[in-house]
Amino acid sequence: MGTSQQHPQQRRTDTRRRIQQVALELFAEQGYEKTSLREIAERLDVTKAALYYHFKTKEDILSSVAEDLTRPLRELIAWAEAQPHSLATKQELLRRYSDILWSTLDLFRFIQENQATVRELTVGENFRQSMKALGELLKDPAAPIAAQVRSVTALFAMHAGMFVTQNVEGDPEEKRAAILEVALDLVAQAEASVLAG
Amino acid sequence: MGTSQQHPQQRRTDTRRRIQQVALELFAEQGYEKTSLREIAERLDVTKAALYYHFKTKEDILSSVAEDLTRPLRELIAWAEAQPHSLATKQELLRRYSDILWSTLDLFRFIQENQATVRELTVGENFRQSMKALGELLKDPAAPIAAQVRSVTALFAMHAGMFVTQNVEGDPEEKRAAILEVALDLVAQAEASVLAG
Amino acid sequence: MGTSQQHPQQRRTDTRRRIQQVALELFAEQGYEKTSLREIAERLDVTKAALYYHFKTKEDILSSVAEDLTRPLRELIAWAEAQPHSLATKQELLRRYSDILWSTLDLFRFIQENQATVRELTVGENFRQSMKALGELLKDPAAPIAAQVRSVTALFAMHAGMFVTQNVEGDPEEKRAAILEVALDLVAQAEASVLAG
Amino acid sequence: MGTSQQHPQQRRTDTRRRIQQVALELFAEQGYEKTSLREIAERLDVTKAALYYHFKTKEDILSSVAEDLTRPLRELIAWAEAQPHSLATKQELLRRYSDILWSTLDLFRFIQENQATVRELTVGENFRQSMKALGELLKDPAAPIAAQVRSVTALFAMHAGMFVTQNVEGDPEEKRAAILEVALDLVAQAEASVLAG
DNA sequence: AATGAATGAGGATTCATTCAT
DNA sequence: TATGAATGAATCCTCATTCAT
Repeated sequence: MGTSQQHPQQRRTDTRRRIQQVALELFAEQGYEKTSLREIAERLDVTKAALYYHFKTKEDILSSVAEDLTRPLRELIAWAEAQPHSLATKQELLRRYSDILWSTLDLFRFIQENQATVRELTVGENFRQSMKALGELLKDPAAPIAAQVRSVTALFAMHAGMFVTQNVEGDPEEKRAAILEVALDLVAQAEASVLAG
Repeated sequence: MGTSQQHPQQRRTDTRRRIQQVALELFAEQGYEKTSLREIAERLDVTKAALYYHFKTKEDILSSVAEDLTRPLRELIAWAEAQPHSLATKQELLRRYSDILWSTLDLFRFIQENQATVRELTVGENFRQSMKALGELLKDPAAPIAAQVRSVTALFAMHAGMFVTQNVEGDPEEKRAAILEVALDLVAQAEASVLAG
Repeated sequence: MGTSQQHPQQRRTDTRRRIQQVALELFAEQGYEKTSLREIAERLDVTKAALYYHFKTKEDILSSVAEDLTRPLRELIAWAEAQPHSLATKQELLRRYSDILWSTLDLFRFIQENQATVRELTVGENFRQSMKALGELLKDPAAPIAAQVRSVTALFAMHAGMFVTQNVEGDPEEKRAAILEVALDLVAQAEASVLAG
Repeated sequence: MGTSQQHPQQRRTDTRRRIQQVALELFAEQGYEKTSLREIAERLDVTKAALYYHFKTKEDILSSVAEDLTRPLRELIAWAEAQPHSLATKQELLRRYSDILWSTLDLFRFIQENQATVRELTVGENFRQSMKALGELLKDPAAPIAAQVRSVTALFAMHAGMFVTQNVEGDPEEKRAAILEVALDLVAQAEASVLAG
């Protein structure tokens, strides 16, 4: 909302879209600070000023990308908030989150690896809020701490999983399934410990 | 090797140490790129040139801090590599790692949040290698993928735990214990699934 | 001559006129250099390119405004040059100049406050020439220097008066009258000193 | 106060002073906005970065110059405020102000011709305050408006005089004396009208 | 053990202007 | 009568680094 300027019907060019694409690539590859607008412009064979025609600031480029790409995540959260807070919901939430994560890998990797930078950007604040919302949907505030940690860990297991399982051999899809399984297990265990406790 | 110049008799001033301290604080607070040498120097009430008397480059400041602070981690890895690869060892490894993590929080938080930046610095390479070594000590390459993921997740649960459980209410020590418990559980389950499989 | 392009039938839109108005407002408020074409365009809810349809350059916008608004001044000078160089003429000149000044305040304030900028623009050159002409109409080149200064001061007292009497309490019209009175007095004294000398 | 950084004893170079000099020259010649730091640096045969070693911002260069050069003016105001508000004081004030004006011509001309720019700079605010103070010292708030205008005009006659008498032939010193005479006369007349009224 | 002075490279951003449509 | 898209040149400013003293 209110981020990038609106160009209702983009006549003639798709430069705007291309900027977003290239920017995200470079941000993810090299980090936000180490990527200069000059670099983005050169890669697209336009001038720096052209970037400023389409976006107000460097941050605005990032914001617009993030806004577009996190729409599914925001929808997922909205959906989950409307469901009963059952184990089934939580597990479905994780399944869907897994899909989103793997289809928006670049952005999430970028945010993960640039936390210090992103922290005081709109993007960072939004991301933190999403994570908080997801956390709240997964855990039960009345549960014992170990159970809560287990729930939250389910979430971050998936993040860590994305990047770290590079060392683990095997077919990517299989790995993704394994990660999801571990996450599903963690929420199940959390729930069990609550019922038992 | 790879550290910074040696000052045979580093009696007299502790400026070197103070630089390291302040630098780490600022790096952790604001990120590596966003922290300028000017800022560090001002905070210490010395000139930038003084920093260059003690360290060859900005990166060298970071390297020296990391080298000093990761010694316990390197020792832990060396220790574990000399032990039998039993479940007991793995669990002891996690316990000790937990101690290290919590006593060197600033540095680890810094590395975590500045991955993109740190990636092509010595510090990053070293860190990646430590993580790889820890991963290898925890998992069994012959185990099913889900088991391997579980092991690696144990590791990253601890990292994530450090930062994320801020949303979870409760006494820090209790939370830390809970995180450790979840991690220990994960390796235990990994082992169990191998035996069962 | 030297203005901007002629639009034979300037019916239909008054965009041209609106541009001039808004431009003058902004130039007067913020200064010429600090007012960008983007700003003018935004204020009018048109694109920058639209400005270029109506005017050749930024300077041309200013020139056209000045040309239009200084017509009465040019006419005044022409009138005075055709009169006998009597004290009565001089005083009538000041009276009429006072009227012009107060009815074109924005433009004169703008020129006054942007002299450095305007100096090498057509506008500046024209203004300087008008002032010179007025000066010559008021003073007697054969008079003693103090008399000449007095005459010229009459002129600038009116300018200064416009802006500076803000600190002086009182009804604007009354102040304007007071300023004019001082100016009239100054030329009278100049004339007297010549006769006496 | 608090403007430019303090370099207690400038060892070795007088670059700082040279920057101030050249900057003022260029600002006065071309205007503040039209003078770029590149230009100043080139004129001094140093890099732009060198300017930033000595001054925090472009504005800071100007501020420091103004601060240094307006010291006599501030002292004059302080002096006058401690005197009885007699005609003699007012006239002495004008005499001394005349001296200051002519010995700091560049700065005052600069401020005069760059009012729009300078308005929202510290320099402008300070200048406006000085003028207000001088005005208050010269005029009597209880006097009729025409008298007050006369007093204030005395002040601005001197300013205008500086620049405008270029058209008037004659020896500069003689012109300056003439201007001062007119100004002194104006305050005398103001005083007289009060006594008479 | 440290400083004062300076540099070179590069950063993001803004501007007046152009032109095909 | 306008606009969308773009450019080239310039802006202020910051940074890590160097070096004579």
